[in-house]
Amino acid sequence: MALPRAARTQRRTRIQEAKEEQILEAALEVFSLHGFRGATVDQIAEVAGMSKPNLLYYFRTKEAMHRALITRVLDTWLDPLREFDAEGNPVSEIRSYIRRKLEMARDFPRESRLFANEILQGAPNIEDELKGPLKSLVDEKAEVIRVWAKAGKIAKCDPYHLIFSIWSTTQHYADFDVQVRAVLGQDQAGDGRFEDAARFLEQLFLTGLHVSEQPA
Amino acid sequence: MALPRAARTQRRTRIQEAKEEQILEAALEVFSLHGFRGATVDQIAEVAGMSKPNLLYYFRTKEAMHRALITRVLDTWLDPLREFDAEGNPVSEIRSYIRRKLEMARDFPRESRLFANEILQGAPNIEDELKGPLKSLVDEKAEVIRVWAKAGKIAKCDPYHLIFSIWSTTQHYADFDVQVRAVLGQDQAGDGRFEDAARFLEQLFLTGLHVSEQPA
DNA sequence: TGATAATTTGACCGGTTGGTAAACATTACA
DNA sequence: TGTAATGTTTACCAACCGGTCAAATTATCA
Repeated sequence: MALPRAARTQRRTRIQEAKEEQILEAALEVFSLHGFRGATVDQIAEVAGMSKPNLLYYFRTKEAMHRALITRVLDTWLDPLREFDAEGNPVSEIRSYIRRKLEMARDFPRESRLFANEILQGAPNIEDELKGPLKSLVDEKAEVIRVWAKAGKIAKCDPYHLIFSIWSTTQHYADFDVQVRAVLGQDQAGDGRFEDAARFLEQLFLTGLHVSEQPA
Repeated sequence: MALPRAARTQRRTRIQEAKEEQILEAALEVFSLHGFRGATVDQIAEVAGMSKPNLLYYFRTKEAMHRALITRVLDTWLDPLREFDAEGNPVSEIRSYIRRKLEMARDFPRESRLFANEILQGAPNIEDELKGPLKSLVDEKAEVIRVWAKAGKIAKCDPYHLIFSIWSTTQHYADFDVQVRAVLGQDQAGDGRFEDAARFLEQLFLTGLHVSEQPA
């Protein structure tokens, strides 16, 4: 009799580690494309290259898989905001935050879509994480921005909506990729649109906040 | 023997009109929340307050329902962009475009989520509409913006990414509503966040484009 | 009114879904 | 090496899915 995942008290086999990785990678692929309800366990098993019962040996339910995936991804997803430094120069902090978020949209579009799907469908499984850790982190960084504005280092503005607008504009290039490609046409083969977007967003936000040429 | 929807050559009964309306309203509710694959016909039937076979009498397949809904909504969804006037004053045109888009996010969040779901999942059913009518309209308006920039009426910028950024920032308040509420906290009962967002976005875009105080 | 067409329903169907049972295979380790 | 724990597979199930069918009900109108 096997007690797979729940009984993992301390030690994890090499096999466990490898297979769980393999499964979460496949789950990311499928969930990010079809959402929770639209994804099927068979599909994930096929992408992961294993049988369905074998997959369910490591994650006992589809929901457990989804939970594990979301919590892991959420953590790395917030890294760019964590790096936002109160001691830094507002210009370079905001600029590099935008750049990092845009790079994530380019390099990890599936992670972005996974969240988008979850939030879009009412975030039934991560409401607590949103109201807890996420809100705390945003509150902290919003305060930094507020102080910068108060000190005249950037224009007075609502820091929360500033953060929202950076999130939405950058993630747009991952979540709405199909639309972006359709509108721009497929002339440009590579990632040219990301460089154009970076230039545009930098101009928009830095000029929009009166911080284009402020010294450190 | 009845030939329901396909045979509607010219006349439509009052009943037909009412029931189809009732169904599309319910379909909007369900599709916008769960996406195409996640939605079930039974669910839509229940929300519409009728039996499943009765619903399928008016729309023969789930896909037909979805198609009808998407094409109808897409049309009204692009209205704000259509109103964008080449002859108008750039300041007021951009300002009122942002305001209209934000009002739609506030008043028709389900329509916004319907599209977001569709695009997010690769737009399998509306790729043609994106590459055709949508692209044409955007091309036309982008040209207007380009001319404005060339004439020095607004800052030089990539018009396509400008449009993308207006779309993403405004629709964010519909598509990611749960997240926005979670971060802001539920202190504010009403639509205060929309007014704050309007103020912020106006400042961001108009200042960011050097058009804050330009006369007509 | 009566007959014809339009609408609605309950019963049902084949395929897919998430998940299970138990036999079989492999690994870890004393 | 032996054996117990871990890992894998085949066969399967009940619930749910989109959709059909024929019978029953209701609206239309000569």
